[in-house]
Parts: sequence; C-alpha cells; structure tokens
Amino acid sequence: MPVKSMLRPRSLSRRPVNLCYTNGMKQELEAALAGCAQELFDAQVPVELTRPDEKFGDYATNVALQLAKQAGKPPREIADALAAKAKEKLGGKVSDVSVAEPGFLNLRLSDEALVSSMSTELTKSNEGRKVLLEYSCPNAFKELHTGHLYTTIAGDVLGRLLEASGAIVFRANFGGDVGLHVAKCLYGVVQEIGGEYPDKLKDIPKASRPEWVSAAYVAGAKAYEEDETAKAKITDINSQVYGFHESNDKTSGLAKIYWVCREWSYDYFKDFYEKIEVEPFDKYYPESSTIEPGSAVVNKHTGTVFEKSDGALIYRGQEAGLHTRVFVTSKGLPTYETKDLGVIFTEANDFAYDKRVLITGNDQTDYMKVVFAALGAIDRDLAAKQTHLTNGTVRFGSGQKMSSRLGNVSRAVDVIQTVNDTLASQNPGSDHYTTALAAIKYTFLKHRLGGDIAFDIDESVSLEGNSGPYLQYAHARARSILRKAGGEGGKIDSLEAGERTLARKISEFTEVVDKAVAELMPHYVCTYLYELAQIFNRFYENNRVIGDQRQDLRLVLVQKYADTLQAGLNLVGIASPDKM
RNA sequence: GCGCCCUUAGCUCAGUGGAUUAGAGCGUCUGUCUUCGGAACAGAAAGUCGUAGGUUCGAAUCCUACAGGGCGCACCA
Repeated sequence: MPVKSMLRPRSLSRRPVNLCYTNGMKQELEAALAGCAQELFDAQVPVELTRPDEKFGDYATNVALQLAKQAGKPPREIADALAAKAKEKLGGKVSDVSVAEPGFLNLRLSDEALVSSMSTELTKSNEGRKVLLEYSCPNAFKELHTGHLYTTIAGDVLGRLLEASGAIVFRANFGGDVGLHVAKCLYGVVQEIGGEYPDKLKDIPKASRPEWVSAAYVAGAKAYEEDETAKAKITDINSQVYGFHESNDKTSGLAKIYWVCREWSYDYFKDFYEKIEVEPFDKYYPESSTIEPGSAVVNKHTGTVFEKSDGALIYRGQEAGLHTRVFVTSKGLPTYETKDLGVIFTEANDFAYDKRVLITGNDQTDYMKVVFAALGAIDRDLAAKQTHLTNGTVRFGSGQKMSSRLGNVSRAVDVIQTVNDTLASQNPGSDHYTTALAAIKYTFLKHRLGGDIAFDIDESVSLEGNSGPYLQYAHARARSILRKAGGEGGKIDSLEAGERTLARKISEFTEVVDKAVAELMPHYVCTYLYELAQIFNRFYENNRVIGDQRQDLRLVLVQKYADTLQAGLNLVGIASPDKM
C-alpha cells in the first residue's frame, strides 16, 4: 500500500468498511431490496435505508433514483416496480411500501415487525478484533486539566462502544515522565524541602500531594524563566533524570525524589480515573520506557528512512506534502517523534493489535501524519493499523459571558468540584455526584468528536433540556412506573399512534450504535438517547399507563424503553440510577 | 508565506448528496397540569446554512475563489 493512502482525509477514513452485518431489520430489508433490484433490473446496487420523518414511513431509500441512470428509465417507473416487488417479497414484514416523487421508496413496517425489532442486542461488527486505544496521556509531575478530562471521557466511551461491538480493547496511557517539565518540577521540590532530602517527602499528606507537586512545578517553571542560575540547574537536572533511567539509579537523593514523585503522579491519575468512573487503563507507557525501542527503530533505518541534516536525524516529509521533522536532535537526544515510534512498536509487541486508535488534541494532526508516514516507510502493515482521532480544545464560557465561578481555571478537579457544588446548592441533601458526572460527561460527549467545545458551566450543570441529568431523570421516571405497576406485562398486538412512535424510536437503537461504532463517533448515541427520552416524555404526557385499558401493552413498551435508555447510557459511561 | 480545520437561529450545537416548513437545547414570549416523579409537556417569535460562482434531476452537504476565526509548519512535548 502506498504511503499516501494512509494520509487520506478524515472524512474518507470515517466511512465504514465492514458491512458484514448479521442481524437487524434494516440489514434484512436492505438485502431484500437489493434482491428486488437484481431480479427486476439485473442491477447490483448497494441499498442504503435511511430513517425518514415518521409521516413518510419507517425506512426510505433513493435506490430507484440511482437505478434510473443505469437502467435508462424514469425513476418513478423503477420505484413503482420496486415497490410492487418489495411488497410481494417482504410479505407481513411491511404494512406499506409507497413511492414519493421523484422516486423515493418509503417502507412502513407492520406493527409485528416493528415490535420484534426493538432490541438492545448489538451488532458484533468487531467480533474478536483487537483494538488498542491510547488516550488521556497526561504528563507525570503535572496536574490533569480539562483537556485531559475530555480526552479521557471520549476515549473511555470509544472503548465501551468498541467492546459492545465485540472488540477486545486494550487501554493504553502514554505520558511524559522525563523532560524539561519534570526537571522544573524537581527543582521546585528540592527548593521546597530545602535540599535533596527524599525522607522529607514523607511529611506530605497523601491528599495534598497532587497540589503540592503542582505547586513545585509552577515554582520551578517560574524560576526557569526568571533566574539564570536556576535555569542552568534545571537543565542539569534534566539530563540527570535521563541518567536515573539509564543507570537504573534508585538510591541517590534526587533519584529517590524523582521516583517517589513519579509514583505519586500515577497514584493520582488512578484515583482520578476511579473518581470519574471510567474503565481503568490496562497499561501505562511512561515516555522513558519508549526511548530505547524508539531509538533502536530510528537507528536501524537511518540512511534509508531517516537522514542526517545539520547533525540531526530527520524524516523528510516534504515530498509527501508533510512537514520535515527531527527524530533525533543534533545533540543525540530522541524527540517525541522517536518516542512515539517507540510506543507504537512496544504496544504492537505487547498486544498484537489489529487496529490502534490514538486520541489527542487536534493541534497534533499534522505532526501525527509525519510519524505515521515515517512508520509507513518502516512497516507498512503496522502503519495501516493506525488511526488518529482528535478531540478539540475546551473553551470556557460562551461568547460574551464568561463563567464567573470558573474563570479561566482549567484544572479537571475544579470543573468537577464546581459542577458538584452548584448541584448541591440547587438541590441540597440528595446524592448529586452521580448527577454531576452525568452532566459533565454528557456535555463533552454530545458534541461531534474533533471540534472545539465551549464548556459553559451554567449550561452543563443544567438539569433541563439536552443534558445528562435529563436522561437520568427520564430513566428513573420510567423505572418508577414499572415499580408501581409491579411485574405485569402483556403482549403487543397492534399499536396506537403514540405507542408506535415510541416503539419506532426504540427500534432505532442498534442502528444508531452501529453507526457510532463504524465512525467512532459517540455523539450519535447521545443525540439518539435525547430524542428517545423526549419521545417517551411526550408519550407519557399523553398516555396513561397504569390503570389504562392498554396497561399491559404499555408496560412492555415502558420496559423496553427503560432498558434501551439504560443500555445507551451505559454505552456512553453514564450511570442510570433507578431512583434519583 | 505554505498546509489543515472551522463559519448553520441572540448563545451553544446536530444535520455532511436527497423530498413539502433546515432541526435541537438554552435564552425570550405564551400556555398545559388538583402530576403513573414538573429535572415534564404544548405553542410562538427567531435562519439569504460566512460571501460569490460552479457541478448535479437535487447542495447546508461536493468543487473553485474570497472573507473572518483557529491550529500547525526541524532540533519542545
């Protein structure tokens, strides 16, 4: 495969390739219609069903318009023929197949078929596929900020989606534990404790460690800018830290401080992930561990893939329309490029993945292309397994109004704290942490992955409208009905209008998830769940369940709805308590 | 300077080749209900889909140019 094909624009790579679905009403109807086209016109066309406005039907297709050109007949004529054939072929599955100008085909499912297609059984489109997900990726010795919160939540949900589609997911976390930021931090630490006395670290209580280390970093960074002596010292510490790894130094004063503070960082990350209720990582890849494998790869391909230029080792990406980037500096130090190659190969060894999905900020788009291009020149197969997704920058405030409570503060813990406090003040006494998490996660996840996000604290904390808490409430409400009604339920034979609208929406669930999985876009699920809850709330407003003649039937619908909403919330990592 | 991304209602965003009125939420205005949990529901006002061309039976969606905004362009990560 030529290198260029790996550099295709995201809009193309998003297209799903795997079309071997096994079940589902949509797939069944598509196959049947393709069969009709084959029989009538001897034409092979991919039939794609869409969900039109309910008044037109349950599914629609423009296949007749596509066929018109091939067959050289008016689309209307083709549509009429297809409709007649489809009715005959699909029998009891559809109650109506109609044609609309200029040649759209609309299908309406029979109530029976509609009811049977309400399912939370998902398509296993990635059965057995090994997918490595790399996300979150915070630097040790620093605090987690809002960007980390976003990428962590997004990555976690992509993992859930992939797992739901049958994939075996490996969650990897690649973060910097060497480099200038570490040296700055260590400098600050040493200043704070008055020398290279690792024993003094014992005095720092566990709970305040993250902030303490962070403060040391800030002090170190300031000294680096303002004080020449400090700057020289920090530069020296920087190379010492590399030495701690090379010589496996665990005993000298500064080395001890380094290892202890590094461990504190990893503890802090793990606590944080637990706190925001995301799946734990399978493995951490500290940057220091990727230097050796990365350098080995670069050295091996020097002269072929990489070339010397001004004393540095570079990959010349210019010919492919990319940037030329340095992999090893003229001082012989590996750059992030080399470390990235190192982690790619190490992960491949550890997990033997079929696909690797990396999620980073969108400022790394062009950079990653260069790394992948270099990788492609080394190992085409491995390069073909790489996917780079980006999450946008989190902006605060919306337009004119900045949030007075958050200002520009972007620490992840502050965001959580602020949302939690706001909820607590609005609704004292109840358990609002679950609600706070739902609010935050949903705020991030409802947007299409890739674009920047305006994080408006007031909006995300809102319990109304298109929000996580609205969905949780909509779920708890349905569960409450079910509790009150007891375990009864009945059979669904025919549906009234409001019931049918709800059933129709429920039946879309698996299709929406398929799409979210195929495109690795969680927001489709969020949008769907909100629409589902909205439709239920309308139904609920207009239709009595308990005590109604149709109680038994409606309870089945409520049950299906609650299960579907719960399954969907679970997929996007949001809790669905039965009571709030 | 070169490259990539973005621009849809007052604000925040869905929609990315299909159909009569381009959809939501928030905000604004007006209602519903002696509530199977009101964190609800119904309705109204609000849009030349950045601008100008082009391709197509059909364009917010594809192409070109321009404008505005963001990001990236060798020894940082």
